[in-house]
Amino acid sequence: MKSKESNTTLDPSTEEKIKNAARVMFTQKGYAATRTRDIAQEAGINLALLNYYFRSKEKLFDLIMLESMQGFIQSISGVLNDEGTSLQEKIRTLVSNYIDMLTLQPNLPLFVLSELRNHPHELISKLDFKEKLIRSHFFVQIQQAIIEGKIPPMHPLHFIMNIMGMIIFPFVGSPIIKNIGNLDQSSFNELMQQRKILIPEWIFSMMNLK
Amino acid sequence: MKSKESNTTLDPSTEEKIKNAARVMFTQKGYAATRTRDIAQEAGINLALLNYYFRSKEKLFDLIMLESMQGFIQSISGVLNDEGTSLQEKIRTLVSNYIDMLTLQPNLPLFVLSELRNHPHELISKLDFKEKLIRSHFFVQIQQAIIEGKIPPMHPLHFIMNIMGMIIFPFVGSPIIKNIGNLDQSSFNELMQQRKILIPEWIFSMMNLK
DNA sequence: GTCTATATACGGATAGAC
DNA sequence: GTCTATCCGTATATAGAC
Repeated sequence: MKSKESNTTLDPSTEEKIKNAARVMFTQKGYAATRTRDIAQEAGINLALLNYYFRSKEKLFDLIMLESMQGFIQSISGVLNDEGTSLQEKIRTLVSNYIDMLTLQPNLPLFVLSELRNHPHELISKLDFKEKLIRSHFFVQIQQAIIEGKIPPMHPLHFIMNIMGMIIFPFVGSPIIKNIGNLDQSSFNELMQQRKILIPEWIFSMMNLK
Repeated sequence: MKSKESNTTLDPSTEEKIKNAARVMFTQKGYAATRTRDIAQEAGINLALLNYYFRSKEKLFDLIMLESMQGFIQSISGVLNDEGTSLQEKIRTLVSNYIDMLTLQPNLPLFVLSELRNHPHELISKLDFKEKLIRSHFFVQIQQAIIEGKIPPMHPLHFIMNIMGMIIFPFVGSPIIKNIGNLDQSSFNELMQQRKILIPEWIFSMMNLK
């Protein structure tokens, strides 16, 4: 008899197939516009199975959302809390990892941000992203740099917003960007790769750091 | 008999009431999650009237979307094409106007970007935003500055992405930002006001301009 | 133009056979 | 576990009275 955990790569379990299909559809079209029938078809299974495994569309969605955000938080918290790296190194690593991740999952941020608008409270408080960020070594380093006069004195949120904005926006607005620049997918990705180097430089220059 | 055009301010026509309600609902919850009944209720009229005036939910949506984007493009094209202002002045004005607009309509960008993902082609090509931007005096000034060596040589899109990212992202991600910074609406708006000054400075510093 | 009542379609969820 | 068939609520849209 084959164990439930053995076939992680070769033949995904039905449950995994549904979750993968759901992730694709939800991130592409959002919760309301996604039909459970579409998910079932994409997964190559029957509609009834979806409810058999996950009870309801909403429960399935909540699970996908939770896993997406947990994965994201986990992927950056290591960088943020590495006490052996400078602020500059952290920013470089963060930008690079982030861009690589978004290149693989370009629809993720728009999905998260859209759904967050409609279900604002639950997930944000459940994941407690705020505490994780504020208590991070990264955040402490920013505040310390301000105190020591190495960085212009201003609300640390401005730096967070700038970094996130410069990284995320091109992906969120990719239809517009591609249109303006006459870019196909590969030249768009090339531009994003350039930004791994450029964004940290810009951040440092606006911080008066080097 | 009262003319159709006379009551623009005092008592909006039924058609206007429906459009206003639709704009609010669509931008808040997106196309798929918005119910025509909600729009009718918000407008204080009956559901049947919505179809009487606009035939269908989709036609109403297309109209709202078109008008929103036209309004946006018109509001910035004046600034972009003012031949009497320097690149720096244009950036300052652009940032300031944009932040004021988004403070009044904070849900607009997420709405536009979300719906653009699902109906990518039609509107983008219809509005021809690309041509309007590329042929603008603003764009020419950027390219000229690069040629003259005043700005580091790189794809002009990077500047567009940075400006837009720094302006738009905080609004798109406002639930996260507010949560991280423990901000209520008014302190969030205050931060945005600060950015009217800060963003142009950052842009100039990354351009090596002054 | 505006309403009430209703036709019609669609989507989420379940019953029940295998 | 997986399928087919179906129930049932809800949402869009229309018919028809006023």
